[in-house]
Amino acid sequence: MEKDSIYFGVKEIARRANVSIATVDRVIHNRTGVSEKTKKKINEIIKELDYQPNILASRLASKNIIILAVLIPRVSEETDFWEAPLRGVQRAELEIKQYGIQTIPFFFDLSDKETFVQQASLILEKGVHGVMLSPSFIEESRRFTEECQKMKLPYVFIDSNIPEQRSLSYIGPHLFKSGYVGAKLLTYRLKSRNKILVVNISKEIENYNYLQIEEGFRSYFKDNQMDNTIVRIDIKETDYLSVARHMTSVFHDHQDIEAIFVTNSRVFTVASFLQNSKKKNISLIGYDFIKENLQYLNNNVIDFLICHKPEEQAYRAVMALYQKLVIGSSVEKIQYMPIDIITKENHEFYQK
Amino acid sequence: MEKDSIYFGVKEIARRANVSIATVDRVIHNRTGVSEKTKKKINEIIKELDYQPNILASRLASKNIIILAVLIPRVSEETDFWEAPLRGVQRAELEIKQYGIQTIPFFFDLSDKETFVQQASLILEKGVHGVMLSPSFIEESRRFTEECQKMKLPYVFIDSNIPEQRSLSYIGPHLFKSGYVGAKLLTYRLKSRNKILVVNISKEIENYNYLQIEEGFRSYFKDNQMDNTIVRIDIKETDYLSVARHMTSVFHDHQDIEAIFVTNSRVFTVASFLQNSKKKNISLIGYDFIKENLQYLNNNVIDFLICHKPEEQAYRAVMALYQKLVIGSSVEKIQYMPIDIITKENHEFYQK
DNA sequence: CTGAAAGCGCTTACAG
DNA sequence: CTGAAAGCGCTTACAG
Repeated sequence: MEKDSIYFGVKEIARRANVSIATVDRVIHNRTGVSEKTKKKINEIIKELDYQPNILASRLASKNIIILAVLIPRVSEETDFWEAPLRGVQRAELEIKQYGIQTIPFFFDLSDKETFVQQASLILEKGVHGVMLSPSFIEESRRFTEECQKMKLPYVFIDSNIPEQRSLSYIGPHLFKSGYVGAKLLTYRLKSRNKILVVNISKEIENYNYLQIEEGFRSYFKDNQMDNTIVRIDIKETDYLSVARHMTSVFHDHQDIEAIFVTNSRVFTVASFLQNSKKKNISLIGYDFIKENLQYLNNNVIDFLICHKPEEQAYRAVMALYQKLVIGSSVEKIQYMPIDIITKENHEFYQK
Repeated sequence: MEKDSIYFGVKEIARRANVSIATVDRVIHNRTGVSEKTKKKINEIIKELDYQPNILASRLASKNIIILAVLIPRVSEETDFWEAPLRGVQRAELEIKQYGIQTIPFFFDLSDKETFVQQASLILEKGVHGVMLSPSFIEESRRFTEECQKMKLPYVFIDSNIPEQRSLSYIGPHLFKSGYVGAKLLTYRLKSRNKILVVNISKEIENYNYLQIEEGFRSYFKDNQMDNTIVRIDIKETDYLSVARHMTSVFHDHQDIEAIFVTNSRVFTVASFLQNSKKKNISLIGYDFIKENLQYLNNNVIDFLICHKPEEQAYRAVMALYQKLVIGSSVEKIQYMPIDIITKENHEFYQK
């Protein structure tokens, strides 16, 4: 710590450069109104002393409040998945609000693109300093982040990525590898060469996240020279009855399905179907630590859940924006989350 | 944030109490030299205003440096496990050194109790403000923490616990449940009712951590009505040759061992034995994300590693002491770490 | 037992 | 383009 030890602050820099500390401050923050000559001199001294600004003092003195927008899906009756990121945001805010950071949540409806567009434009009107978003709707997200770029707003993606965009960071899973892990777990105790079913339950047909997961899943079989037949269905209604109808039909066509992989958190509907139709000895793996899934994990219908720490994703996203906006330090462009394996036996200790 | 908004600080409290801010400060920090009457009055106003001290300002103004001692095993040639906690300490220190926190590491030798005792008394001489330790030697740790109590030093255990002590917190695994998870993974694809081997490799005979793990391991079999014979060996030399000798003898006595569970990070020596002796189709599970284990995970000799985020444990331990000493807030007495499951497929994303 | 004043390292108007 | 001064919310000697 500075304190007693020899610490060089703005005062010392000012003394050595023969200027006032106000001028030093201007240079440190790249403000206008300093001659090239003194600017150069000061920067040299800063480098020489390896000056580290005292963030405490900086934030204490500054009146400047930084506002971060958070654009995520509203928690629906269908799933409480998005509760976790919201908690992550709140945890981050609690930690850094002393530094003058505030967050404002904006919620959209996952079954209505228009709400995403509306909330996004609200954010732009509001005049925030940074944005964290889940790019659930690809085209709409692309358009929104283009606006952010024009306004020089840094933005961070969580949960899924749009790689071609100039985001400050992506914080979320490596979907391909996540599917790969799913395949490992599913096949780990496979006894036969029977069929395997991949189930995709989503209203968003074009959502390519699930495709990446599936690609990873299939790659595992290829890499390990396993030639199981992989059956695949898309279910575009997310309610139980639709899922049950599709599942019944699949089981009718394919008697010898031994294992099922569901590419998202809706695995509980498939679990429910298996339980209701008294199908036993079918391995089932899916995604996300949500309470709907937990009961089926506990009664052994779901074997494993894969999870990517949604709360932590949001926490880190807020911290990344804080790093960038307050500290001015650089941020890792891609932060892959761990691919966590949750079972009946370890879930009580899981930290989302 | 305070800033523009209506924020009540020491100044406002002082104004309302008709005293100076110095007196308010004395009350806030429970310093002596304030009459009961004014003390009471000030405390009432503090409560009424729900006063939250500004930590930034507090630490900036204070000259008081807080020193935390870290007592952990030295990294040996045998295992780099303790590198991770050290990194966790450094990460925490980097984050809070602006607040005037410093850490000092003290290393002991896992194969020499005396070094633990020496380092522990060095800490007491040094006059630190808090201690984080791995209580690797139970009796010695007990004696040391009793001294800490006398000196009113808060201390936090990581990695393993001594439950009867008055620690500020324990941050580490639930060992029983961890063994339970190990059994789940080991039996998940068990084909037969063949024998299962539990291997204990440690110089510390009386270390009861391994006993807790083993107890959890065995409970899984009981809870699931599995009657596999569980063979158990203790190996008290940790070098490869000793392990190989014991393993050879066990395999001689028990031909039909199908799966092996090693209760700590030395699973790599067993893996090495299996590989060298060309034994295939034996499931192997052990502990900890260390580089010695990683190669055997990658070439499929080790099926799963269980891990408890050693870096995070240390990070949190330092933060817990910081919370207690600087913020004055309370700390959770037991913080169980997640029981992470590491495979060949997900280890690249693991965050220790 | 209590208060006035200086200071922590920085930022922010304001004046020139 | 530059500087003197006030101030952020708290702590710390020092004086009484």
